[in-house]
Amino acid sequence: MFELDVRSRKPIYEQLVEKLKQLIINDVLKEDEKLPSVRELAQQLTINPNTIQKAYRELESQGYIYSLKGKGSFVHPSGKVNNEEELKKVREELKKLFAEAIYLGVSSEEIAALLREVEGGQEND
Amino acid sequence: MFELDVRSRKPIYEQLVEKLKQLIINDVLKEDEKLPSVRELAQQLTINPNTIQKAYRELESQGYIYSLKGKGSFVHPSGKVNNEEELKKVREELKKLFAEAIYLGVSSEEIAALLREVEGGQEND
DNA sequence: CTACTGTATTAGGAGTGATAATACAGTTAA
DNA sequence: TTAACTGTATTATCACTCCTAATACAGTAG
Repeated sequence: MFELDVRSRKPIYEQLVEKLKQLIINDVLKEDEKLPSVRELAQQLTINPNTIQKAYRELESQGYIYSLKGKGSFVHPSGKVNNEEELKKVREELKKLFAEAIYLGVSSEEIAALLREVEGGQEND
Repeated sequence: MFELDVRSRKPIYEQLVEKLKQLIINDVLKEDEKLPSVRELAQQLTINPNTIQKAYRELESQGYIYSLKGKGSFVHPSGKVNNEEELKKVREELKKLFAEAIYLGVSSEEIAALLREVEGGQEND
């Protein structure tokens, strides 16, 4: 499915969250698609099931997946997330990153171009 | 100068880096202005000098300040940073955050509006 | 019932964050 | 030169987090 950098300074569960987020956002994992079970993914990646669970719990709290006891974990449909707390965080992050980028010399035109680039590759309902 | 949240899950030195970055970006700390010395700031904030140094080292590696042995640490002039590694990181972060925001339901129009908002409050050379 | 799912808890080892105490090196002013 | 600043480096110690390991419980499906 993907690789993890065990010797990285970043925690494994955070790397997992990021990678799965990318797969969900880029529609590799479709709406309501079943994710690998905690134990199955743990075996595939040769890491502990608890670490997987921690990543899934984080993804659920951020609104990217939902979990049903006894059934599995599934991709949360885009747009129907409605996680006001996460939205607030993302807006704050955007503003902070904009100020940072501009300070470092990235023009607002280039930033807008990056946005259009990402926008093109998305297509949401 | 500012406050830190010791009982936060975020490391103190990272909080320091963020706060100082904000002060520099928002021009509260002017170009080439001298920052408090490692020991002085440590005393003011009641934290260990080594923690301050770690934050300063990080800020220097990111291009926000420069340090001169025996003299002090100073604000690196905006635009003259020229830290290609940091620029690359920031561009990657922007793209990742754009995809994330759009997935969560933030329209690209709103993102562009946030950019203009930040852009207005900056004014760089 | 059996074999899957998610979820929770406890325990232990490894690594990081923060503190403390020094030490060394370069600058500046008396 | 000396004294008092600066940044920088090292070592040791403690607490906390990350990760693993081993269970256990609860809900679902055949």
